Amino acid sequence: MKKTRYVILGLLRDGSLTGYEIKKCIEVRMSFFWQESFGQIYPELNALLNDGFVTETADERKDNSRRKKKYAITAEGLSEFNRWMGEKNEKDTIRSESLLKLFLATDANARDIVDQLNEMKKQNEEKLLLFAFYSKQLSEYADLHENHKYIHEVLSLGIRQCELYSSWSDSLLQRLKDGHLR
Amino acid sequence: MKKTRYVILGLLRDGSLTGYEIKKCIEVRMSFFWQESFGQIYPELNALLNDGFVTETADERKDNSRRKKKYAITAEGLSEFNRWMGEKNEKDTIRSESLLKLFLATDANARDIVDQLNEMKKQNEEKLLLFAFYSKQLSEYADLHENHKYIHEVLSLGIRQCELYSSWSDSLLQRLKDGHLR
DNA sequence: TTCTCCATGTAATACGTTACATGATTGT
DNA sequence: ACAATCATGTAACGTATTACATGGAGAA
Repeated sequence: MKKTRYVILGLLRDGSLTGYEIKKCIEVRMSFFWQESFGQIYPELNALLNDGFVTETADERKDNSRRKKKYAITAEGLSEFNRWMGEKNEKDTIRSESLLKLFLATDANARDIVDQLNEMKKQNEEKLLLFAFYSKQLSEYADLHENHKYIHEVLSLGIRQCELYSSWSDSLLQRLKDGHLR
Repeated sequence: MKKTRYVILGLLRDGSLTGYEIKKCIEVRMSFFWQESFGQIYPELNALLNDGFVTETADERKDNSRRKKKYAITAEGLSEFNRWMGEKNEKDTIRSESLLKLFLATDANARDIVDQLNEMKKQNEEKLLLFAFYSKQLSEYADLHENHKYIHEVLSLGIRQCELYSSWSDSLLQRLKDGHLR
C-alpha cells in the first residue's frame, strides 16, 4: 500500500509546506530510508485535499499562472496520521546493486570489484558529511525537536550504518590490495 | 533499469537451475539486499532464452504438462554478465516504514513507538538466526565458495547491520522504559 | 541575458507484487 | 488421503520514476 500520504501528513504537523518543500524535506532529511518523487507528491496532495485531510492556501497574485500553494493539516488529517502510526508495517526492503555485484563476483571480476568498493566508500563518506550537516542544523532548532526526540536517534542510526558500510568497504579494499583475502 | 537478468545470469554461472530454484536462492541468500518475484523471473528467463544468453533443457517426460526446465548460461550470457559488472550502479534504495514512523513520531505516539521498536528488534534477531544458518551451510561447500570470496564478506556486513539495528532498537527501548531519553 | 533554483502539474512508461490457474512429487 | 512443497506461467493491478510542459524569481 502507498505510504505517500502519511509522510506528507507527518511533515505538515510542524507547519504548512508547499509540495516542493515537502519533496526537498524528504530528500534532505529522509533519503537514507525513504524517497518520494514529484509525480507522487502533487497528485497525493490533491487526494488529501479531497479527503479533507489537508487545506490549501494558494498564493493568488496574478491570476491564471501556477503559484505557490501552502498545505496545512486538518484535525481529520492528524487523526488519520495517528491511526497509521498504530498500523502494522510492511517489510523493509533494500535494493543495493553494489552488494548484489559483490555477492555475485568471482576472481574474474576482481578489477570491477575494486571500483565498486571505492565508489561505495566514497558515497558513504559523502552521506556522512550530509548527516553531520543536518545534525548540526537540527541542534540549532532545539525547540522544534523537543517534540521529535526520535529524529536524533534515527539520525544516529543512519550515521552508524554509513560508518559500518564505509569501514567495511575500506577494510575489504585493504585486504584485496595486500592480497590476503582469506 | 531492470536488473533481474543479471541476478539470474550471475546465479547460473555456478550451474544450471530452474526458475523455482533461482527464486529460492535469491530469497534465502540475498533477501537482505535484493528481491525478485516469480512474476519477474519466469518472463525474464524467456527473454534471456530469446536473446541467446541462456539455454533451456526441459524435462520432457509426459507431453503437454508443464515440467521442470533447467536453464544454463551461454558464452554470450557470461560476457553480458561481465559487461554489467563494469557498469555504473544505480543508487541504493532503502524503504523502511519502521524508520519512517520513528522519524515522524512525537510524544503523542509513544505507545506505538514501543511496539514498533519491539517488532524491529524481533525481526532483526530472526534475520540473524537465518544468517547464522546460511553461514554454516556455506562453510560446508568450501569448494564452491573458493570462487566466491566476497559472499562471506557481504554476509558478514549483513550480520553486522542486523546487529546494529537490533542493538539500536534495544537501547532505545531501554532508555524509553527508564524514562531518560534526553 | 542566461543560468539555476523555485514551483506545479500530467502523461507515458517501467517496474514489481499479488492473485490466480494448473499440476507433479514427496513425506506423514 | 492429505498437506506441503516443488514447479511454471499469466493477467491484473498498483506503485514509482522519468520526461515533459510551463513559468517566476534571483543571481552572476
